Amino acid sequence: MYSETTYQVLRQAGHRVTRPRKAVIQVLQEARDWLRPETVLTRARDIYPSLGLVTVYRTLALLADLGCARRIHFEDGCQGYVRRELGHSHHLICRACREAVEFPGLEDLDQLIKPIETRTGFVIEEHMIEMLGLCPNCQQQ
Amino acid sequence: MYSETTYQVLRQAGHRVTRPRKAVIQVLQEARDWLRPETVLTRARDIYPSLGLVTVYRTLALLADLGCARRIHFEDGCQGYVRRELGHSHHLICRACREAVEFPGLEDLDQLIKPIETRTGFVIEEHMIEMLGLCPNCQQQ
DNA sequence: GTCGTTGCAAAAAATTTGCAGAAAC
DNA sequence: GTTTCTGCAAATTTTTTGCAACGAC
Repeated sequence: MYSETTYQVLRQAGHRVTRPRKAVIQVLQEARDWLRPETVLTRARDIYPSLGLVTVYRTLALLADLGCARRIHFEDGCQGYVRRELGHSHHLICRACREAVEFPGLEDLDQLIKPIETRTGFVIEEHMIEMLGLCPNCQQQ
Repeated sequence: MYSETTYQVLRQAGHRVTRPRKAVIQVLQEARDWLRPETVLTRARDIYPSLGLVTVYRTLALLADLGCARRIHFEDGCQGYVRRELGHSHHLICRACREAVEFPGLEDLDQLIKPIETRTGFVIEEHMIEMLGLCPNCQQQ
């Protein structure tokens, strides 16, 4: 389960599992959509009312650092966070309802990257892929 | 040449080719690295001193809209712009010197996307790929 | 001359920092 | 008990808006 795993990751990295952090983690776990810090705050205050926005920012950044959340980016902004459960993975986002689906990294991508390295002389250390589209639900409307 | 092409794109879309816009376009053309709006302003003021930051923001957004610039994104921010000359393309960024190299879209990627659509039921309309690494120059240091 | 565009100032939005008190462990 | 963490207020940074003057066509 996402929250339990996340608690362990926090502890193993020497961080404390506090009530504010638990509330943020629970919100990420229950969300099907991607979330902005402000939205996380609103939802998490149902669980832990005295939560502050600053703590949300700090917790999301920490979780992203530890690999338990991912910051997602769009052509015109990059304020979204989603839960992340897989190691090397990417996200697929519905542009209508914001649903975010995680899928494993594309192994075959390495074969596409090789020729780019050869041609450009770059060493590619990291890649970011995001896909935007419509989820099954929103296609029907 | 990038600037000439860009002027045409602007005109064809019913926009005017003004001195402030020319300055921004020239900066994009001459830059090897990705640029933040503030940086564009500094460099463009060498060409057109009375340029304002607001115009830089508006011009970069317009150029991105028209496909002549691309906003690039990183794990921790998305404030960068680069010149864009190819139709469907992606960018490869050097994490040390910020050099940005454009490369054509990966046709083979479609074959990777298909199975994801099948598995998730999503219709994928757009994808964003960015690669981070070290350019030949920075590898030597 | 017309109408899109500009730059300024100001506003709004987004994010970060300092710090004393609270609470995990 | 110690040390990390929290929330507030305030500061900073980033981006947007309103508007009169300007300038491309």
